Amino acid sequence: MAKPPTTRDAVIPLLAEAFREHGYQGTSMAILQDATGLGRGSLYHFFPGGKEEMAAAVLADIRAWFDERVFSPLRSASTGAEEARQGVDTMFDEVRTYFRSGRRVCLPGVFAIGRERDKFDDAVRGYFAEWVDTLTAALGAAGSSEPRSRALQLIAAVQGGIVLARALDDPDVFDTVIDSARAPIDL
Amino acid sequence: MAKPPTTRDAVIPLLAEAFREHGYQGTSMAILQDATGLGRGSLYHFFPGGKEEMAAAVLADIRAWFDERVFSPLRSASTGAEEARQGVDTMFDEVRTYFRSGRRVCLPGVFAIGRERDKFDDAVRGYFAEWVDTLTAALGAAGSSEPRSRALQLIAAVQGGIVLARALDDPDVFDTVIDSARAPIDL
DNA sequence: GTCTATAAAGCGATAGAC
DNA sequence: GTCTATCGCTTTATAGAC
Repeated sequence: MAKPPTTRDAVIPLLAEAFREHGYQGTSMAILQDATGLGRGSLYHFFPGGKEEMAAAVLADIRAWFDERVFSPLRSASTGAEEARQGVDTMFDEVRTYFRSGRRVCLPGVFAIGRERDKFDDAVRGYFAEWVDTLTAALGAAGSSEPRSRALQLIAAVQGGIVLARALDDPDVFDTVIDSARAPIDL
Repeated sequence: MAKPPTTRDAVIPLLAEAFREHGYQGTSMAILQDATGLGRGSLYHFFPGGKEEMAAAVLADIRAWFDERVFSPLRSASTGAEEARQGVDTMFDEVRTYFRSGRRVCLPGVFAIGRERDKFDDAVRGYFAEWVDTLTAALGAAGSSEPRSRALQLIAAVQGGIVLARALDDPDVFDTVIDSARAPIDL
């Protein structure tokens, strides 16, 4: 919008926010220009594949962020019971901040329920598969009896919490959903 | 597609499936023609407001279905504890069948996380608000200590289960998520 | 690298014949 | 009531000047 960035990497977060706000189909090149402050020519210079390459780059960037801030900590937390519990705690802290209690959508989640799922199949599935796998491992290390079911339930609570908080236009709903899902055994 | 229907009411379910498969923005008039077997002229005859009126009619139809099959039973089940439990049971049966374990998306949910939320604000909010209210009442009657939090959690499990089942391309995930969410107290 | 101009296709919506 | 033809606009993508 304001200051035109000069590197491909600096552009990606701006593209990401545009895709999150308008969805894949709803995001036009004109919107992408406004969001980045760049002209058509510059965008196609950085992303010759156009809109599809931009969305793919955004998904890769999101994946990298979660790898570093969520998945990797969960993985390395799976050594002992106490570390595992703390790994899950920090996951929810990161996630709550990242999604801003549902004010910000999960782009892989949005793509999952739309036609974009086909086009970005690997990225969408990979994102959620790694989340499930790493959280399952952490929950198992923390002593959960059915770690995979519990991991699916908690991740679904995050995704459903986003949907519900936005539908009701009430961010508190997101926090309530997460807290309720965690409550029974605090794992 | 196959047989062109002749009444407005008969067209709506076909439109609904098209919107569910392609999203609001992704559903073009050409797709709507294919889905209904009707020409442009006929569609505009039934829905002078075009695409927006069609989507509004679909949302109203979905709302009516849930009113009859889910919300109304939940409301009338809120008289006694045992009826309330059974009302919640039938809700999950209806929902599991309706969403086909995540193979079918929830259109109000899809609209909630997209830009369509603004245009169909009342319909989206009304659908989820009534779901939350009626389920809260039933859970309260069934003896739940925090019925509203629990209602939000269970509805979020449905929405998140759809997202996750589609992302992982595994309908079993939907059922696992629902069962896990219900497990702790079976309410 | 960044821009504007423009091509080629698809969009929603309308008009008018039947 | 249903159709086809078409308008006017927006879309993605490309070309070429600077």
